Amino acid sequence: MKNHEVAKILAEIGEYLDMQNVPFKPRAYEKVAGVVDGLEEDIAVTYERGGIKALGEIPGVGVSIAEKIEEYLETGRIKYYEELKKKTPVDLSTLTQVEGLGPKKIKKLYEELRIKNLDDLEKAAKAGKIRKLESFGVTSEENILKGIEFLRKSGGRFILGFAMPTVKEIEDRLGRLKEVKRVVVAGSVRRRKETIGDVDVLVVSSKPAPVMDYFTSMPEVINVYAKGDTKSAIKIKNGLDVDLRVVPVESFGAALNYFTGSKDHNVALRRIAMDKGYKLNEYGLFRGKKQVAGKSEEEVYETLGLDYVEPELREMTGEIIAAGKHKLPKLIGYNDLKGDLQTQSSWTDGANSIEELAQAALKAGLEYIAITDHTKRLAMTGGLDEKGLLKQMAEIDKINKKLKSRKVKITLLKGTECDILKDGSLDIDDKTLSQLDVVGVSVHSYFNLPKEEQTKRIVRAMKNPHVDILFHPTGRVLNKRPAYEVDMDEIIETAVSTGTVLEVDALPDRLDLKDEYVRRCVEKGVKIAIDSDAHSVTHFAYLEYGISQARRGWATREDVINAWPLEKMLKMLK
DNA sequence: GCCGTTTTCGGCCCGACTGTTTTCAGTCG
Repeated sequence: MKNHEVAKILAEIGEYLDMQNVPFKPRAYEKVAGVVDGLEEDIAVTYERGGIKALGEIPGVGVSIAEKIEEYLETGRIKYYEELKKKTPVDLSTLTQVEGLGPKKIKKLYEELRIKNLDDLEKAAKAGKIRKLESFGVTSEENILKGIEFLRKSGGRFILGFAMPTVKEIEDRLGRLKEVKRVVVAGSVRRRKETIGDVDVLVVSSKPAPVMDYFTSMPEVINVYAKGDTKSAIKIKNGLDVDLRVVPVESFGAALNYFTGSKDHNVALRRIAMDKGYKLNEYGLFRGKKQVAGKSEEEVYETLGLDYVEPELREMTGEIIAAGKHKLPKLIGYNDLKGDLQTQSSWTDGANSIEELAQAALKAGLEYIAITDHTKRLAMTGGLDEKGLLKQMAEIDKINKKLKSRKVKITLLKGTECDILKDGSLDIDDKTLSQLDVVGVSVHSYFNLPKEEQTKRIVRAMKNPHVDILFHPTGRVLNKRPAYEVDMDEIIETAVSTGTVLEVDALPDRLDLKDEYVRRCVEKGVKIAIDSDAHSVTHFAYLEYGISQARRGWATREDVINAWPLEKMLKMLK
């Protein structure tokens, strides 16, 4: 996969141009770098498939950048980039990660002190050389040293579901201050991105000073980047950066909108505002000096002639056009799930008994869950064979009866998370599968098969007449391992032709399917299931993150089979 | 350097904070 290396070079070209004060081009390169990095297809494959024309179809890629990408793919280098690099031969992508250092300062550091990389920078700072440079000073030097230390220690993004308890705690504490009228977490947290880089907290208060004092002196604060009347920024112990903005009540909606992003969504809104003769900023929507909207987000969208856009959709993937045409979907709600179709019990690697899972699910507001323990191929989990499954089915019948007699309103379904073997055959015979309510299948081995073989393997499994759901379809684990190579278009086509459901596994580090695949399923009419993949009673809480991912994929309640009543859901299954 | 059912040329989001400046450039989001 060449996308990341191509993106990195494009981003560096942008920074080099920034160094030279070239107007506008830096933004073009910066933007296209982000696009290329996020491409799902390997850009080398795109090029093989359609040549330079296909490259030009990537948003943000025009003639000039397409040529440069082609040059890189053909020769492994880009002359233009190398010339820029020759002039200022520094490790740009690392140095720009140092908080407070941008292209201009890096240029100066190179020209005056020959600083090329992080080590040079650290040495110079420690030797007190940086403070002597014009427009630098003692504070800058100290900040650089701090920045280097943080960069070496942390770096990387945080998984939303794992960072959320910390975020909620800060939110709650700020909310309890008497000077705080309202507190909301905006940014990528509110958009429910699967990973977050930092946290943007918005507060309404007429007395910001004590709020800022409290915020910057919380016990977990390890650095204060900035502290002012309207904005402060800190880093906390676990490495997370948190920004706090204080806004007046009449600007709350505009500020919430602005700080929720995404950046591209905001830019588009501002353009629409300008076209209509308004000005939109974080303080409100203005005509001349008069504020015409901004108290609430709804008001802002409405005044611009748009329907309200849910935060999860604000990624500039067509939501603004849809909002203008009143064609946004009514997303599945956070309380809409009635069931959970993947849970593991103590029969294999789950921590709790079937009955404990049932009770916990009931508490989580569910009406039915499928018990889907592993199968024998996963020996280390004590995976069940046909005999074990039959035994478990009998046990589930017994527990269902017991629950019913006690008027406990939850139904247990008999299921399996059956292993897909290397050749696409299944780990359990058809006869046994045919007796289950819910047959889920998944890949737990041979992650490194060539794309074609992996795709063929999974397609074969999906074509089994008993298979209902493909669990965690791409096998990725965030911050740990990438998805295996698989042709998702073919998987989705197979789901269409076989009526197989694709899962959104809600474990915070899986979230598999991811949003863009959910969206493709929704477009193709493929149904999805949002499952906790619970291995303990506490894991039902993760369903929330699966719902977020589905919402980010534009899914409605109709698209999600476990948002349906039990009878209707069962009819959907094979 | 990209983009466009207002444009194939002329636009390109904009405000806060910091540090080192005596009025602003650089960085960030």
